[in-house]
Amino acid sequence: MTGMAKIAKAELDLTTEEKIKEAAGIVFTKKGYGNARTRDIAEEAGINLALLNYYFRSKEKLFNIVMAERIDKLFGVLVPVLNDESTTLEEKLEQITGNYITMLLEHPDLPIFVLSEIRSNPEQLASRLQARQQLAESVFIKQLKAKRSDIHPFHFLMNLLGMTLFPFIAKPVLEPIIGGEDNYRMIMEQRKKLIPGWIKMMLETA
Amino acid sequence: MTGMAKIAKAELDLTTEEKIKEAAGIVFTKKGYGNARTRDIAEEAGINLALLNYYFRSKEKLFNIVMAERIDKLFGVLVPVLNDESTTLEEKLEQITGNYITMLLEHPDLPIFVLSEIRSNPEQLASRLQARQQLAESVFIKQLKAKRSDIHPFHFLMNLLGMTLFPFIAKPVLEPIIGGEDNYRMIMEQRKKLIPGWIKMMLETA
DNA sequence: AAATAAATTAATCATTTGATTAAATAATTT
DNA sequence: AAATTATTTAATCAAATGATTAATTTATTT
Repeated sequence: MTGMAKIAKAELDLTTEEKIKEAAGIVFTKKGYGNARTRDIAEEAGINLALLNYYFRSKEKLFNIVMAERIDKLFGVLVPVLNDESTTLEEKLEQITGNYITMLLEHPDLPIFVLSEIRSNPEQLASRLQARQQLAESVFIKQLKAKRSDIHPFHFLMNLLGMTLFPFIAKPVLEPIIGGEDNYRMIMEQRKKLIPGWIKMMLETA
Repeated sequence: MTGMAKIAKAELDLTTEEKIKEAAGIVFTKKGYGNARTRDIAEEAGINLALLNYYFRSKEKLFNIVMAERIDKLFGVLVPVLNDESTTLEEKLEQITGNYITMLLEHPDLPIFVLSEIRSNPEQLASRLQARQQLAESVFIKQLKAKRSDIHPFHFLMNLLGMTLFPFIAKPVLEPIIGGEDNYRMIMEQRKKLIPGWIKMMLETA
Protein backbone atom coordinates (compact mmCIF):
# COMPACT_ATOMS: atom_id res chain seq x y z
CA MET A 1 0.00 0.00 0.00
CA THR A 2 2.83 2.40 0.83
CA GLY A 3 5.33 3.60 -1.70
CA MET A 4 7.92 1.37 -0.07
CA ALA A 5 5.78 -1.69 -0.46
CA LYS A 6 5.03 -0.85 -4.03
CA ILE A 7 8.66 -0.59 -4.91
CA ALA A 8 9.56 -3.73 -3.00
CA LYS A 9 6.78 -5.58 -4.69
CA ALA A 10 7.84 -4.36 -8.08
CA GLU A 11 11.38 -5.53 -7.44
CA LEU A 12 10.70 -8.82 -5.74
CA ASP A 13 7.66 -10.13 -7.52
CA LEU A 14 7.85 -11.53 -10.96
CA THR A 15 5.43 -10.85 -13.74
CA THR A 16 2.89 -13.56 -14.41
CA GLU A 17 4.81 -14.62 -17.46
CA GLU A 18 8.01 -14.95 -15.46
CA LYS A 19 6.24 -16.81 -12.67
CA ILE A 20 5.00 -19.35 -15.17
CA LYS A 21 8.42 -19.76 -16.73
CA GLU A 22 10.02 -20.19 -13.32
CA ALA A 23 7.45 -22.76 -12.30
CA ALA A 24 7.80 -24.58 -15.60
CA GLY A 25 11.55 -24.75 -15.07
CA ILE A 26 11.07 -26.31 -11.65
CA VAL A 27 8.43 -28.82 -12.68
CA PHE A 28 9.97 -29.83 -16.02
CA THR A 29 13.40 -30.20 -14.46
CA LYS A 30 12.12 -32.33 -11.64
CA LYS A 31 9.73 -34.53 -13.58
CA GLY A 32 10.71 -34.34 -17.23
CA TYR A 33 8.42 -33.30 -20.06
CA GLY A 34 6.25 -36.42 -20.10
CA ASN A 35 5.68 -36.63 -16.37
CA ALA A 36 4.99 -32.93 -15.97
CA ARG A 37 1.36 -31.76 -16.00
CA THR A 38 0.46 -28.27 -17.08
CA ARG A 39 -1.72 -28.19 -13.99
CA ASP A 40 1.34 -28.90 -11.84
CA ILE A 41 3.05 -25.93 -13.42
CA ALA A 42 0.04 -23.66 -12.95
CA GLU A 43 -0.20 -24.66 -9.31
CA GLU A 44 3.53 -24.17 -8.76
CA ALA A 45 3.20 -20.72 -10.32
CA GLY A 46 0.06 -19.93 -8.33
CA ILE A 47 -1.91 -19.02 -11.43
CA ASN A 48 -4.92 -20.22 -13.34
CA LEU A 49 -4.26 -22.98 -15.84
CA ALA A 50 -5.67 -20.96 -18.73
CA LEU A 51 -3.02 -18.31 -18.16
CA LEU A 52 -0.32 -20.77 -19.07
CA ASN A 53 -1.81 -21.15 -22.51
CA TYR A 54 -2.61 -17.45 -22.71
CA TYR A 55 1.06 -16.59 -22.34
CA PHE A 56 2.75 -19.58 -23.96
CA ARG A 57 0.19 -21.13 -26.32
CA SER A 58 1.05 -24.71 -25.40
CA LYS A 59 2.94 -27.00 -23.06
CA GLU A 60 5.38 -27.80 -25.83
CA LYS A 61 6.19 -24.15 -26.61
CA LEU A 62 6.71 -23.45 -22.92
CA PHE A 63 8.93 -26.47 -22.67
CA ASN A 64 11.02 -25.38 -25.63
CA ILE A 65 11.63 -22.00 -24.03
CA VAL A 66 12.66 -23.61 -20.74
CA MET A 67 14.84 -26.14 -22.50
CA ALA A 68 16.61 -23.49 -24.57
CA GLU A 69 17.47 -21.64 -21.37
CA ARG A 70 18.72 -24.78 -19.70
CA ILE A 71 20.85 -25.76 -22.66
CA ASP A 72 22.36 -22.28 -22.63
CA LYS A 73 23.03 -22.57 -18.92
CA LEU A 74 24.62 -26.01 -19.22
CA PHE A 75 26.82 -25.26 -22.21
CA GLY A 76 27.32 -21.61 -21.42
CA VAL A 77 29.78 -22.66 -18.74
CA LEU A 78 31.85 -24.57 -21.25
CA VAL A 79 31.78 -22.88 -24.65
CA PRO A 80 33.29 -19.48 -23.78
CA VAL A 81 36.21 -21.13 -22.00
CA LEU A 82 36.90 -23.55 -24.85
CA ASN A 83 37.60 -20.79 -27.34
CA ASP A 84 39.49 -18.41 -25.11
CA GLU A 85 42.82 -17.68 -26.80
CA SER A 86 44.15 -15.85 -23.77
CA THR A 87 44.25 -18.72 -21.26
CA THR A 88 46.50 -21.73 -20.97
CA LEU A 89 45.24 -25.29 -21.09
CA GLU A 90 45.77 -25.60 -17.35
CA GLU A 91 43.75 -22.47 -16.66
CA LYS A 92 40.94 -23.77 -18.82
CA LEU A 93 40.81 -27.01 -16.86
CA GLU A 94 40.50 -25.09 -13.61
CA GLN A 95 37.88 -22.73 -14.98
CA ILE A 96 35.70 -25.44 -16.46
CA THR A 97 35.72 -27.61 -13.35
CA GLY A 98 35.32 -24.67 -10.99
CA ASN A 99 32.54 -23.02 -12.95
CA TYR A 100 30.62 -26.25 -13.40
CA ILE A 101 30.84 -27.41 -9.81
CA THR A 102 29.86 -24.01 -8.45
CA MET A 103 26.91 -23.79 -10.81
CA LEU A 104 25.79 -27.41 -10.37
CA LEU A 105 25.86 -27.27 -6.59
CA GLU A 106 23.01 -24.79 -7.09
CA HIS A 107 21.36 -26.61 -10.00
CA PRO A 108 22.31 -30.26 -9.62
CA ASP A 109 19.72 -31.80 -11.89
CA LEU A 110 20.50 -29.60 -14.87
CA PRO A 111 22.70 -32.15 -16.69
CA ILE A 112 20.41 -35.14 -16.27
CA PHE A 113 17.43 -33.04 -17.32
CA VAL A 114 19.03 -31.81 -20.52
CA LEU A 115 20.62 -35.12 -21.42
CA SER A 116 17.59 -37.25 -20.71
CA GLU A 117 15.30 -34.98 -22.73
CA ILE A 118 17.77 -35.09 -25.60
CA ARG A 119 17.74 -38.86 -25.40
CA SER A 120 13.95 -39.12 -25.49
CA ASN A 121 13.73 -36.59 -28.30
CA PRO A 122 16.99 -36.66 -30.23
CA GLU A 123 15.75 -35.15 -33.51
CA GLN A 124 14.37 -31.94 -32.02
CA LEU A 125 17.05 -31.22 -29.50
CA ALA A 126 20.35 -32.63 -30.70
CA SER A 127 20.04 -30.43 -33.76
CA ARG A 128 19.94 -27.37 -31.55
CA LEU A 129 23.49 -28.14 -30.49
CA GLN A 130 25.40 -27.05 -33.53
CA ALA A 131 28.55 -27.63 -31.53
CA ARG A 132 29.87 -30.08 -34.12
CA GLN A 133 32.68 -28.34 -35.97
CA GLN A 134 32.77 -25.57 -33.40
CA LEU A 135 34.06 -27.83 -30.65
CA ALA A 136 36.35 -29.97 -32.78
CA GLU A 137 38.26 -26.89 -33.89
CA SER A 138 38.25 -25.08 -30.57
CA VAL A 139 41.35 -23.64 -28.94
CA PHE A 140 40.94 -26.13 -26.12
CA ILE A 141 41.09 -29.13 -28.43
CA LYS A 142 44.11 -27.69 -30.21
CA GLN A 143 45.87 -27.17 -26.90
CA LEU A 144 45.13 -30.76 -25.93
CA LYS A 145 46.48 -32.04 -29.25
CA ALA A 146 49.62 -29.98 -28.84
CA LYS A 147 50.24 -31.46 -25.41
CA ARG A 148 49.38 -35.10 -26.14
CA SER A 149 49.28 -35.94 -29.83
CA ASP A 150 49.24 -39.68 -29.12
CA ILE A 151 45.81 -39.77 -27.45
CA HIS A 152 42.63 -38.42 -29.06
CA PRO A 153 41.82 -35.09 -27.39
CA PHE A 154 38.19 -36.09 -26.88
CA HIS A 155 39.38 -38.62 -24.32
CA PHE A 156 40.49 -35.80 -22.08
CA LEU A 157 37.31 -33.84 -22.71
CA MET A 158 35.29 -36.90 -21.72
CA ASN A 159 37.40 -37.36 -18.62
CA LEU A 160 37.04 -33.76 -17.58
CA LEU A 161 33.30 -33.66 -18.12
CA GLY A 162 32.76 -37.17 -16.81
CA MET A 163 34.58 -36.55 -13.56
CA THR A 164 32.90 -33.17 -13.15
CA LEU A 165 29.33 -33.82 -14.27
CA PHE A 166 28.79 -37.47 -13.40
CA PRO A 167 28.68 -36.91 -9.63
CA PHE A 168 25.72 -34.59 -10.22
CA ILE A 169 24.02 -36.89 -12.71
CA ALA A 170 24.24 -39.71 -10.19
CA LYS A 171 23.58 -37.52 -7.18
CA PRO A 172 20.40 -39.29 -6.01
CA VAL A 173 22.41 -42.50 -5.79
CA LEU A 174 25.70 -41.06 -4.53
CA GLU A 175 24.57 -38.56 -1.93
CA PRO A 176 23.02 -41.10 0.45
CA ILE A 177 26.04 -43.37 0.08
CA ILE A 178 28.41 -40.53 0.85
CA GLY A 179 26.38 -39.68 3.91
CA GLY A 180 24.10 -36.74 3.23
CA GLU A 181 24.09 -33.31 1.70
CA ASP A 182 26.89 -31.73 3.71
CA ASN A 183 29.38 -34.49 2.96
CA TYR A 184 28.34 -34.49 -0.67
CA ARG A 185 28.92 -30.75 -0.96
CA MET A 186 32.29 -31.02 0.75
CA ILE A 187 33.44 -33.73 -1.64
CA MET A 188 32.36 -31.61 -4.60
CA GLU A 189 34.26 -28.60 -3.29
CA GLN A 190 37.38 -30.75 -3.02
CA ARG A 191 36.97 -31.83 -6.62
CA LYS A 192 37.31 -28.28 -7.88
CA LYS A 193 41.04 -28.57 -7.29
CA LEU A 194 41.47 -32.32 -7.58
CA ILE A 195 40.03 -32.78 -11.07
CA PRO A 196 42.25 -30.24 -12.85
CA GLY A 197 45.23 -31.82 -11.10
CA TRP A 198 44.27 -35.28 -12.27
CA ILE A 199 43.77 -34.17 -15.85
CA LYS A 200 47.15 -32.44 -15.86
CA MET A 201 48.64 -35.66 -14.61
CA MET A 202 47.06 -37.60 -17.46
CA LEU A 203 48.39 -35.10 -19.95
CA GLU A 204 51.94 -35.16 -18.66
CA THR A 205 52.57 -38.77 -17.75
CA ALA A 206 53.79 -40.95 -20.59
CA MET B 1 4.07 -76.15 -40.84
CA THR B 2 6.99 -78.60 -40.94
CA GLY B 3 8.65 -80.05 -37.86
CA MET B 4 11.67 -77.89 -38.57
CA ALA B 5 9.65 -74.70 -38.59
CA LYS B 6 7.86 -75.66 -35.43
CA ILE B 7 11.09 -76.21 -33.53
CA ALA B 8 12.69 -73.06 -34.89
CA LYS B 9 9.63 -71.08 -33.95
CA ALA B 10 9.58 -72.52 -30.46
CA GLU B 11 13.21 -71.62 -29.96
CA LEU B 12 13.22 -68.18 -31.52
CA ASP B 13 9.88 -66.79 -30.53
CA LEU B 14 9.20 -65.47 -27.11
CA THR B 15 6.08 -66.06 -25.11
CA THR B 16 3.55 -63.25 -25.17
CA GLU B 17 4.52 -62.23 -21.69
CA GLU B 18 8.17 -62.05 -22.70
CA LYS B 19 7.35 -60.14 -25.86
CA ILE B 20 5.53 -57.52 -23.83
CA LYS B 21 8.36 -57.23 -21.35
CA GLU B 22 10.90 -56.88 -24.15
CA ALA B 23 8.81 -54.24 -25.86
CA ALA B 24 8.27 -52.40 -22.60
CA GLY B 25 12.01 -52.37 -22.04
CA ILE B 26 12.58 -50.84 -25.46
CA VAL B 27 9.86 -48.21 -25.21
CA PHE B 28 10.41 -47.23 -21.58
CA THR B 29 14.16 -46.99 -22.09
CA LYS B 30 13.82 -44.85 -25.17
CA LYS B 31 11.05 -42.54 -23.97
CA GLY B 32 10.96 -42.76 -20.20
CA TYR B 33 7.91 -43.66 -18.14
CA GLY B 34 5.95 -40.49 -18.72
CA ASN B 35 6.46 -40.28 -22.45
CA ALA B 36 5.78 -43.95 -23.04
CA ARG B 37 2.26 -44.98 -24.08
CA THR B 38 0.95 -48.42 -23.29
CA ARG B 39 -0.25 -48.46 -26.89
CA ASP B 40 3.33 -47.90 -28.05
CA ILE B 41 4.40 -50.91 -26.04
CA ALA B 42 1.56 -53.06 -27.37
CA GLU B 43 2.43 -52.10 -30.93
CA GLU B 44 6.14 -52.72 -30.37
CA ALA B 45 5.26 -56.14 -28.98
CA GLY B 46 2.80 -56.87 -31.78
CA ILE B 47 -0.02 -57.65 -29.39
CA ASN B 48 -3.42 -56.30 -28.43
CA LEU B 49 -3.39 -53.55 -25.84
CA ALA B 50 -5.65 -55.50 -23.50
CA LEU B 51 -3.06 -58.26 -23.28
CA LEU B 52 -0.65 -55.90 -21.60
CA ASN B 53 -3.05 -55.43 -18.74
CA TYR B 54 -4.02 -59.09 -18.80
CA TYR B 55 -0.42 -60.08 -18.09
CA PHE B 56 0.85 -57.15 -16.04
CA ARG B 57 -2.23 -55.47 -14.52
CA SER B 58 -1.01 -51.92 -15.12
CA LYS B 59 1.55 -49.73 -16.82
CA GLU B 60 3.14 -49.02 -13.48
CA LYS B 61 3.56 -52.66 -12.50
CA LEU B 62 5.07 -53.42 -15.89
CA PHE B 63 7.41 -50.49 -15.50
CA ASN B 64 8.54 -51.62 -12.07
CA ILE B 65 9.42 -55.03 -13.45
CA VAL B 66 11.40 -53.52 -16.30
CA MET B 67 13.11 -51.04 -14.00
CA ALA B 68 14.13 -53.73 -11.52
CA GLU B 69 15.76 -55.64 -14.35
CA ARG B 70 17.55 -52.56 -15.60
CA ILE B 71 18.82 -51.65 -12.16
CA ASP B 72 20.13 -55.18 -11.80
CA LYS B 73 21.82 -54.95 -15.17
CA LEU B 74 23.42 -51.59 -14.42
CA PHE B 75 24.65 -52.40 -10.93
CA GLY B 76 25.20 -56.08 -11.59
CA VAL B 77 28.35 -55.15 -13.47
CA LEU B 78 29.71 -53.33 -10.45
CA VAL B 79 28.63 -54.99 -7.24
CA PRO B 80 30.18 -58.47 -7.66
CA VAL B 81 33.54 -56.94 -8.55
CA LEU B 82 33.51 -54.54 -5.61
CA ASN B 83 33.36 -57.32 -3.05
CA ASP B 84 35.69 -59.79 -4.68
CA GLU B 85 38.38 -60.65 -2.12
CA SER B 86 40.44 -62.54 -4.67
CA THR B 87 41.36 -59.72 -7.03
CA THR B 88 43.73 -56.79 -6.66
CA LEU B 89 42.63 -53.18 -6.88
CA GLU B 90 44.19 -52.91 -10.31
CA GLU B 91 42.32 -55.97 -11.56
CA LYS B 92 39.08 -54.54 -10.27
CA LEU B 93 39.62 -51.31 -12.17
CA GLU B 94 40.16 -53.24 -15.38
CA GLN B 95 37.16 -55.46 -14.81
CA ILE B 96 34.77 -52.65 -14.00
CA THR B 97 35.75 -50.51 -16.97
CA GLY B 98 35.90 -53.45 -19.36
CA ASN B 99 32.62 -54.96 -18.26
CA TYR B 100 30.80 -51.64 -18.35
CA ILE B 101 32.05 -50.52 -21.72
CA THR B 102 31.34 -53.87 -23.33
CA MET B 103 27.85 -53.95 -21.89
CA LEU B 104 27.05 -50.30 -22.59
CA LEU B 105 28.16 -50.45 -26.21
CA GLU B 106 25.19 -52.82 -26.54
CA HIS B 107 22.86 -50.91 -24.18
CA PRO B 108 24.03 -47.31 -24.28
CA ASP B 109 20.97 -45.66 -22.78
CA LEU B 110 20.81 -47.86 -19.73
CA PRO B 111 22.52 -45.39 -17.36
CA ILE B 112 20.56 -42.33 -18.38
CA PHE B 113 17.32 -44.29 -18.23
CA VAL B 114 17.90 -45.57 -14.71
CA LEU B 115 19.31 -42.32 -13.38
CA SER B 116 16.68 -40.07 -14.90
CA GLU B 117 13.84 -42.23 -13.62
CA ILE B 118 15.40 -42.21 -10.17
CA ARG B 119 15.56 -38.43 -10.37
CA SER B 120 11.92 -38.04 -11.33
CA ASN B 121 10.81 -40.54 -8.71
CA PRO B 122 13.41 -40.57 -5.93
CA GLU B 123 11.25 -42.02 -3.14
CA GLN B 124 10.22 -45.17 -4.96
CA LEU B 125 13.47 -46.01 -6.64
CA ALA B 126 16.36 -44.74 -4.58
CA SER B 127 15.15 -46.87 -1.70
CA ARG B 128 15.51 -49.95 -3.85
CA LEU B 129 19.25 -49.34 -3.88
CA GLN B 130 20.22 -50.52 -0.44
CA ALA B 131 23.79 -50.13 -1.52
CA ARG B 132 24.47 -47.70 1.36
CA GLN B 133 26.54 -49.57 3.92
CA GLN B 134 27.24 -52.34 1.45
CA LEU B 135 29.33 -50.12 -0.80
CA ALA B 136 31.02 -48.08 1.91
CA GLU B 137 32.42 -51.24 3.49
CA SER B 138 33.27 -53.05 0.27
CA VAL B 139 36.63 -54.62 -0.44
CA PHE B 140 37.13 -52.12 -3.24
CA ILE B 141 36.75 -49.11 -0.96
CA LYS B 142 39.09 -50.69 1.58
CA GLN B 143 41.69 -51.29 -1.10
CA LEU B 144 41.40 -47.67 -2.21
CA LYS B 145 41.80 -46.44 1.34
CA ALA B 146 44.85 -48.63 1.83
CA LYS B 147 46.46 -47.20 -1.28
CA ARG B 148 45.59 -43.52 -0.79
CA SER B 149 44.51 -42.66 2.72
CA ASP B 150 44.82 -38.92 2.04
CA ILE B 151 42.00 -38.72 -0.53
CA HIS B 152 38.45 -39.89 0.12
CA PRO B 153 38.01 -43.19 -1.73
CA PHE B 154 34.70 -42.05 -3.23
CA HIS B 155 36.65 -39.58 -5.34
CA PHE B 156 38.24 -42.47 -7.20
CA LEU B 157 34.93 -44.27 -7.50
CA MET B 158 33.38 -41.15 -8.99
CA ASN B 159 36.29 -40.80 -11.36
CA LEU B 160 36.09 -44.40 -12.49
CA LEU B 161 32.33 -44.32 -13.01
CA GLY B 162 32.34 -40.81 -14.42
CA MET B 163 34.97 -41.52 -17.04
CA THR B 164 33.33 -44.83 -17.90
CA LEU B 165 29.63 -44.03 -17.81
CA PHE B 166 29.49 -40.36 -18.78
CA PRO B 167 30.42 -40.92 -22.45
CA PHE B 168 27.32 -43.13 -22.71
CA ILE B 169 25.09 -40.75 -20.79
CA ALA B 170 26.14 -37.94 -23.14
CA LYS B 171 26.24 -40.13 -26.23
CA PRO B 172 23.57 -38.23 -28.20
CA VAL B 173 25.71 -35.11 -27.85
CA LEU B 174 29.16 -36.69 -28.15
CA GLU B 175 28.70 -39.16 -30.96
CA PRO B 176 27.97 -36.56 -33.67
CA ILE B 177 30.85 -34.43 -32.46
CA ILE B 178 33.24 -37.38 -32.55
CA GLY B 179 32.12 -38.15 -36.06
CA GLY B 180 29.63 -40.98 -36.07
CA GLU B 181 29.02 -44.40 -34.62
CA ASP B 182 32.22 -46.10 -35.77
CA ASN B 183 34.51 -43.45 -34.35
CA TYR B 184 32.50 -43.40 -31.15
CA ARG B 185 32.81 -47.14 -30.72
CA MET B 186 36.55 -47.02 -31.44
CA ILE B 187 37.09 -44.35 -28.79
CA MET B 188 35.14 -46.41 -26.27
CA GLU B 189 37.20 -49.50 -27.02
CA GLN B 190 40.36 -47.49 -26.40
CA ARG B 191 39.00 -46.37 -23.05
CA LYS B 192 38.82 -49.94 -21.76
CA LYS B 193 42.58 -49.80 -21.30
CA LEU B 194 43.07 -46.07 -20.87
CA ILE B 195 40.73 -45.53 -17.91
CA PRO B 196 42.26 -48.14 -15.58
CA GLY B 197 45.67 -46.71 -16.44
CA TRP B 198 44.58 -43.20 -15.55
CA ILE B 199 43.05 -44.27 -12.26
CA LYS B 200 46.21 -46.14 -11.32
CA MET B 201 48.12 -42.99 -12.09
CA MET B 202 45.91 -40.97 -9.77
CA LEU B 203 46.38 -43.52 -7.03
CA GLU B 204 50.13 -43.59 -7.28
CA THR B 205 51.16 -40.03 -7.95
CA ALA B 206 51.67 -37.94 -4.87
C1' DA C 1 -15.34 -85.52 -27.68
C1' DA C 2 -16.99 -82.57 -24.04
C1' DA C 3 -15.86 -79.51 -20.60
C1' DT C 4 -12.86 -76.31 -18.66
C1' DA C 5 -9.37 -73.05 -18.56
C1' DA C 6 -6.20 -69.83 -20.84
C1' DA C 7 -5.23 -66.53 -24.24
C1' DT C 8 -6.65 -63.02 -27.40
C1' DT C 9 -9.50 -59.50 -29.56
C1' DA C 10 -12.69 -55.57 -30.49
C1' DA C 11 -15.22 -52.37 -28.35
C1' DT C 12 -15.88 -49.36 -24.73
C1' DC C 13 -15.19 -46.81 -20.24
C1' DA C 14 -13.56 -43.41 -17.19
C1' DT C 15 -10.09 -40.37 -16.15
C1' DT C 16 -6.58 -37.41 -17.13
C1' DT C 17 -4.93 -33.71 -19.48
C1' DG C 18 -3.81 -30.07 -22.85
C1' DA C 19 -6.38 -26.55 -24.65
C1' DT C 20 -10.28 -23.28 -25.52
C1' DT C 21 -14.17 -20.20 -24.67
C1' DA C 22 -16.90 -16.74 -22.82
C1' DA C 23 -17.43 -13.85 -19.18
C1' DA C 24 -15.37 -10.86 -15.51
C1' DT C 25 -11.92 -7.87 -13.84
C1' DA C 26 -8.03 -4.72 -14.18
C1' DA C 27 -5.16 -1.63 -16.66
C1' DT C 28 -4.40 1.65 -20.31
C1' DT C 29 -5.65 4.90 -23.74
C1' DT C 30 -8.43 8.43 -25.67
C1' DA D 1 -15.11 9.36 -17.63
C1' DA D 2 -15.75 6.45 -21.61
C1' DA D 3 -13.75 3.31 -24.56
C1' DT D 4 -10.43 0.08 -25.47
C1' DT D 5 -7.16 -3.26 -24.53
C1' DA D 6 -4.93 -6.60 -21.54
C1' DT D 7 -5.24 -9.90 -17.98
C1' DT D 8 -7.52 -13.39 -15.28
C1' DT D 9 -10.99 -16.80 -14.05
C1' DA D 10 -14.47 -20.62 -14.09
C1' DA D 11 -16.36 -23.74 -16.89
C1' DT D 12 -16.00 -26.76 -20.52
C1' DC D 13 -14.19 -29.34 -24.59
C1' DA D 14 -11.92 -32.80 -27.17
C1' DA D 15 -8.38 -35.92 -27.53
C1' DA D 16 -5.33 -39.08 -25.45
C1' DT D 17 -4.70 -42.75 -22.58
C1' DG D 18 -4.77 -46.44 -19.00
C1' DA D 19 -7.84 -49.84 -18.03
C1' DT D 20 -11.90 -53.01 -18.33
C1' DT D 21 -15.50 -55.94 -20.27
C1' DA D 22 -17.72 -59.28 -22.87
C1' DA D 23 -17.24 -62.14 -26.53
C1' DT D 24 -14.17 -65.26 -29.35
C1' DT D 25 -10.59 -68.31 -30.20
C1' DT D 26 -7.10 -71.53 -28.74
C1' DA D 27 -5.18 -74.80 -25.59
C1' DT D 28 -5.62 -78.07 -21.87
C1' DT D 29 -7.90 -81.31 -19.01
C1' DT D 30 -11.27 -84.76 -18.02
